[in-house]
Amino acid sequence: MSAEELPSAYDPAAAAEKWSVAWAKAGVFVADPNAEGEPYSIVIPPPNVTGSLHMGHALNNTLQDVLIRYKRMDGYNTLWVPGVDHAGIATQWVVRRQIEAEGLDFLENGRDDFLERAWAWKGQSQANITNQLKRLGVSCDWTRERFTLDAGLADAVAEHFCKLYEDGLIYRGERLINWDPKDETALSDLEVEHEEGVAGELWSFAYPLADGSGEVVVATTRPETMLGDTAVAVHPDDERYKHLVGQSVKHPFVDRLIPIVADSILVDPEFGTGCVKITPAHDFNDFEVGKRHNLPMINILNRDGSINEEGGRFEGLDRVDARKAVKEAIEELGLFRGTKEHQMNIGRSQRSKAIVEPMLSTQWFVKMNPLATPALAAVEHGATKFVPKQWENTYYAWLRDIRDWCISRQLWWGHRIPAYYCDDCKHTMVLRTAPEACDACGSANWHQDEDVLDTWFSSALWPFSTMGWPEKTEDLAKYYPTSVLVTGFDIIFFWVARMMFAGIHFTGQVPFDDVYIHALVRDEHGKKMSKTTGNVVDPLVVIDEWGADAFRFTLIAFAAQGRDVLWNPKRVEGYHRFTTKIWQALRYCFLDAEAYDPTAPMEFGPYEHWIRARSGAATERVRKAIDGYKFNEVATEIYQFVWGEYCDWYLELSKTTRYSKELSEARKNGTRHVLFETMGTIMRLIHPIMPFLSEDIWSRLPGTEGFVATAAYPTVDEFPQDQAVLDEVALLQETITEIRRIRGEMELSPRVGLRFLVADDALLATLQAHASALDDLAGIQIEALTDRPTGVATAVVHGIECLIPLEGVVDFAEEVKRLDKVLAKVDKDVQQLDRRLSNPKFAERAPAEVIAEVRTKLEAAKSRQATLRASRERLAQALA
RNA sequence: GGGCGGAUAGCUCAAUGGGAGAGCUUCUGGUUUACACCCAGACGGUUGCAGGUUCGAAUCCUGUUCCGCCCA
Repeated sequence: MSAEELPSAYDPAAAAEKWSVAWAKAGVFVADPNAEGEPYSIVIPPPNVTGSLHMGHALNNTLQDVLIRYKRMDGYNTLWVPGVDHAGIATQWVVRRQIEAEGLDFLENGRDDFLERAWAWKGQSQANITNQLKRLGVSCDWTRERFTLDAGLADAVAEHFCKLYEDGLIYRGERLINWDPKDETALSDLEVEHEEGVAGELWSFAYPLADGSGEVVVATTRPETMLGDTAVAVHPDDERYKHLVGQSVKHPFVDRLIPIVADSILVDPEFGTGCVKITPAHDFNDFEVGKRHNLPMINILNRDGSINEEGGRFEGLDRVDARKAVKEAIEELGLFRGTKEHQMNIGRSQRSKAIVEPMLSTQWFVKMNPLATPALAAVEHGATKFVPKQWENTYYAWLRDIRDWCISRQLWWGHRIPAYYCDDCKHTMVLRTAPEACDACGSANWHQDEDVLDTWFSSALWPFSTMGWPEKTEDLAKYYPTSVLVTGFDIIFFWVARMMFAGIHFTGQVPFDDVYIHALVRDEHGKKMSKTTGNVVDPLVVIDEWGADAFRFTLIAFAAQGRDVLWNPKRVEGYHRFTTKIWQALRYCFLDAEAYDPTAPMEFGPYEHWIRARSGAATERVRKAIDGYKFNEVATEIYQFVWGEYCDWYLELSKTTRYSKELSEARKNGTRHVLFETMGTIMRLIHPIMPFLSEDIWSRLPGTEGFVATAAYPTVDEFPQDQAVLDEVALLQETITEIRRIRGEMELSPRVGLRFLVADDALLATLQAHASALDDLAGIQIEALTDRPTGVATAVVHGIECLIPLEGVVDFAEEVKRLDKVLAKVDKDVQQLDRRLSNPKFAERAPAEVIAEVRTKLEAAKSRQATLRASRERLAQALA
């Protein structure tokens, strides 16, 4: 191909389209458990099927893709399992709204129609999410795509439930749970968000003593709960009330005598009146009191949060109306005893945002302690490592103080609980498949539990259920445990911890070696992106504008460990320019591509040896960074190598060879070769981050075969190291930079040619070897210093004085000013270094190599200082 | 109430206890063909504050202020 055939700019959309199809067609990402290579596997954190891809997903999946593409290129047998989660409550709510929008009653419309609609909607939504992931360029094995409600995964869930039940780790019982009256379901503790400092009131009223001898005054933030009160508690040592313990008060609305009990655990005599109303069925603390004192537990709420028949005349009122009505009724009875402002905490459903009601209810629970213990030990012993390590504390904190997990949900969308109840003898059966008859009484009349399981109950199995468990599959044998889990810190409890204990319990192995925890993507002001704030950035919009390659590079460059990602549109634009830069470099490589002959004689000059050595150094740094999950360093290292070394230096230096009239055709051919070769190295290095650009360029480079996606990731030993040439080019760079600085500061146009007089023979010889580069890049002619001219600018290269005659070019006075500025800096350097070195304790206690380094630096600085001072004095005298 | 994280150049962010860097912005100079989405150069810092450890602290320790998050 020649330069003419190469488009003048990179077209990210066309490349994405072309290479996605080509990869899929070739099956590049399809895993083969029988193929060679050490396994490296990842399961995707399945996005909720309700949602669409947001920035957090984009970051999460780009990180995984970088890892899996790197390992695939590096010869591992890789598998990345994609899929989506059924997201019980969220999805049910979306579909419910659709049904209600048609004017239908959700419950009357029925379970079957709901499920039909939900599945249809799921199909559409999953296709949307999959498409979004593909636009991002991820290399999942789509042939293994899973959904948490798939048949195979349903088997896994049934096995999970039944086995835990058989192991005595699942039980059904009446407990206080968090009830969401809007979604009408139980929630686990984790699904409740606590809101602090909500303005409320502490409202007091009196319970008359049953014997008419007086009253006790109690205070509450939820007056309506008094309908379920079954005791009043006081502190046993409280002199004010001691004599009342054992007596009763009379409930004003329902025909009930309420005992006064003594409880030293709950009651703080200093708080309020020292009397506490006890509602065991609607308060977690009161529930404990109820158990301690064997109190009746009266549930006063219906599923929708309205008052039930236990509320007497208040029956049917919504909880908000009931509160008002109860207050009014108490006031009418003259029992109101005042109110005051009170800051309180309220719990809301994470999903529906409705205020959650603690409620007594019969639900299924997982006994957590026996499962948490080995899950804790696995991380403590390093079987699974968190990166960054500090997140292990979060994991520990939750598992060490864990309560039983309420797993039943009063929903239709989810895995239905595999429990069956005999209608005749009330026997409960927990079975992997539906029973023929009751195994206690033989009756054929039974019904399955109506409820479904918490979504996370199935998500907990994801690392192995996706691979076919409970069957013994080849995938499980090869790819389980997985290599790494990449996820956000917000689901360490919800998901990571649960996968850990499920994995350990069922497979005897931890589900992943590493857990890489990444940050949240926030907007540029550090605010969480949310639809209500209106600061959401749609990944697809960014991809449309700048391309997936630039987008991904931006995410990776921002992904520093332990830090939030603050989205900044300017950075994407910057990395878009980086893709343009690479493309322009490619065009330069192709300028005389027709003259390039890989079979013709080929010789390498110093710049070829140099860029190859630098490629090796870059490779080493990039590999180290990926291996350590230092994603931002991966991006920085590649960027710096490509732009700062390949483009800024090697391409420029290559021109002196390319356009040389003296150098041989073999040298020129060698230069053309290394230009392409290094471009190929860069494509291999950058492929995990910029898959489309790299594949597109790789396909155009002479001598490449197959996909860069399956090419070998660069290794350090590919690149010959040559310290002598590295030192020599470093010297050349130092010289050029010094001259450019002098030109810049003295405002000398690059067009004005200058002489460069070198006193030192060795330095002269070295620089003369690079005479054409120095001419092209710095506009100077190297000469030996014989007679010292009076009007000169002074450059110090490697401690050696070099002179630039200024006669007729610029006013000497300018050079005096410049030297004063430089000297000020050098003087400061000398001072600082001298101070360190002259401290006797430094010489005594610092490591030898540090002392040697400082000494070397001081000597260099002193010599530079002396040279510059002498020059300045000579120049000043000439002027005087 | 308990715990975690952050505070570094105007902005966004880096920096195994060994002279604080990058990108963007700003300023100066530059277009004979890879690239003005560019090139060359410059300016810019009491590393939130106060102590301490150390020959040496952005980095370790203590306290403190502000911001964010998690748990109860």
